[in-house]
Amino acid sequence: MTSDRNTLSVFDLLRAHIQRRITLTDMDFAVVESLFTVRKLPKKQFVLKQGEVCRYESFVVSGCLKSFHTDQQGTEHILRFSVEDGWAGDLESFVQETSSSFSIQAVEPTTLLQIDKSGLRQLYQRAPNLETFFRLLNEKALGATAQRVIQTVSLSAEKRYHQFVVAHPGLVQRVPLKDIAAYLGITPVFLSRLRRRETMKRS
Amino acid sequence: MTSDRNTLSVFDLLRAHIQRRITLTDMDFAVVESLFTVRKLPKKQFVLKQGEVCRYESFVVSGCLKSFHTDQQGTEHILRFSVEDGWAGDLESFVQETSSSFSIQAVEPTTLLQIDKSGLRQLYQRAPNLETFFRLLNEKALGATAQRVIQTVSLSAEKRYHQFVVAHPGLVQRVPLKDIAAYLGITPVFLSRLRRRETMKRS
DNA sequence: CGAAAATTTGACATGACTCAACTGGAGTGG
DNA sequence: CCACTCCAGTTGAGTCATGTCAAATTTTCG
Repeated sequence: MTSDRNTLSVFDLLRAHIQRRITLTDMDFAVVESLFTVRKLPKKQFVLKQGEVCRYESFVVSGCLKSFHTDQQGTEHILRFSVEDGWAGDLESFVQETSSSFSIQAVEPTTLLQIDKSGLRQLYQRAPNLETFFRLLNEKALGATAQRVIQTVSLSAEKRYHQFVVAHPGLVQRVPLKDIAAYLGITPVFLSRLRRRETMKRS
Repeated sequence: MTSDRNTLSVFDLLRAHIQRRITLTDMDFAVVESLFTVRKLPKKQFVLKQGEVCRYESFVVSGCLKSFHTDQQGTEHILRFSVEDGWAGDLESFVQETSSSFSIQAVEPTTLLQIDKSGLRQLYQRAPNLETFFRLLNEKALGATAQRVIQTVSLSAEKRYHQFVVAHPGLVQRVPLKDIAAYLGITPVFLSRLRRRETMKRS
């Protein structure tokens, strides 16, 4: 039906991803396959716009998304990047159907697997394992965000940048400097200087 | 058995707190009462020490706790304050029984209602409603922490302080200046100056 | 190729930290 | 109750981190 067992499918990554946390029968996974939808986005396309209700939780198969808030002065502040094998979505908005204070946008051409609220409800009924999976996911997200708060208040911009580089291998080459600055909470101008000092030191 | 219907109990606040989010039968609540334990702490006592496993989720009936991380230089960084009608605990450590990177300590004499892991398991079995309640709680916490990240990277120390004052009514009078500084990510010296400028302006 | 955006660089301004000295409670032991 | 100590908080002077503005340069993309 879905994909014969020798075909590489866009779902393979998701399956491996879930199985890293819980055990999954073929039946469970058949349910997953039936409820997630593939979506391809060109660079710069929005998955969610600030002020809208978040309708999907999105698993990133390839590419990169940024989740960010735009303040009154029009400045972007990036909460996180989601790359292959990661997730994006505003859980609070998704669950409570309230308007989101974040936008989500493709930084690169990106392939997603998306599930909506009714899909998720069905998933929990037909494959209760998955509820545990998502609980674990949210707990991990909460822990990661807490760490982020601590690092943000405790480290200098330079150290935050180093942390970012090691915590997100390869991402520095993929996303523009201004986006990394928007993640770190510094100006692009200043990040440019930090990088220069860096390369100066190395010689 | 537990408390006759005219007696004010330490559990009343918890009941009201839960019922603000889900509906609760008397039976459900009897289960809650049987699984939470009252604990009273003097000022400065620890509920959790960094490096230990978090054994309890704690509901604050009265008083105030701080959850903080101490870095290599010995500096405290406060993730959050938990006052009456709030929660404290390191969920990730609690669930996965890993060592916590946070300490939790009483800022004032404090009364807590605590539940441990096996208590929580029983709670979910005997009153499945409560699983929904805790899910909502975690989702809210995730949302709040995300907002905190954005504010921390986007606002100046002065604006963060103002935000703090309005977001935590009355707390400024209850917790020492140095703790508020540790929350905001600035030095106590600098916060003292911010306050002075503030009161100067008002005259 | 040409326009627009991203990045770099310089000069200067401001925010926030450090260090050190001083002040004023809050506890503690006599 | 006093004297003492010990923190927390305040204040001043100097320094370092980071921001702002503007111009020059490079990259991206139609």
